[in-house]
Amino acid sequence: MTKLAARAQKIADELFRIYPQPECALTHEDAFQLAVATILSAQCTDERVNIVTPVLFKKYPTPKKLAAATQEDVEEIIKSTGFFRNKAKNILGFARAIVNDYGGVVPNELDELIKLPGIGRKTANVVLGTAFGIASGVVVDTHVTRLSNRMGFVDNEDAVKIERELMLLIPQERWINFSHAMIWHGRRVCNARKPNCAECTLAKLCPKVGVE
DNA sequence: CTCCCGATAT
DNA sequence: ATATCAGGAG
Repeated sequence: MTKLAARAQKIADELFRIYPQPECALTHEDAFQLAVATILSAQCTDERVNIVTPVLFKKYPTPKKLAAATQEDVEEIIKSTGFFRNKAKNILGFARAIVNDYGGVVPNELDELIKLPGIGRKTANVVLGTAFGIASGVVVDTHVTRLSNRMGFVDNEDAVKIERELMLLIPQERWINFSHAMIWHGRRVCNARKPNCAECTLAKLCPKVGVE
């Protein structure tokens, strides 16, 4: 095992000690709702998403009903999450594709998910990991990107490269929980503006303690 | 690569 | 005022 892999394992161990059951912060009842919530989460706090989705799913409880909604109405409901025109278009495109091409059921394969409107690799990995328990890859979002660079796992900002390197560094059985734990830590401690290194139990394993 | 975009913390 | 927030499409 390389020195980096050994340190990564220690960091993962500590992450799992701090976050024993790292769960998805986006409230949802099924794979469809999780996919929609994750589309909404782009450049937006999950807190904000969790305010909007209950309203959206109360009015449109099923993929079929959401597929029949108007662009304007969806825009109005989700407006506060930002990028609301693109997100409304993607959500409607996603809902309609699920109804028309997949019999109303969200597929559980990466290749199929990525074809769907608004679903990229990050969202697909979230849905597969959280809704289906399938470790198709490592979720690389803004938090995982930032923490992976700070912790010295990688030295670049490319999500695809980062995912590939993390998949080699972390055992597959830990991929799903590792992603969630990194995201929780990124939200609560190692945030972008003012990382709280003083209260971070990973500090002794982190090469960037106290650096900006 | 650029564009999409409102809410919030600093 | 500005950076940042569970990204994806063109």
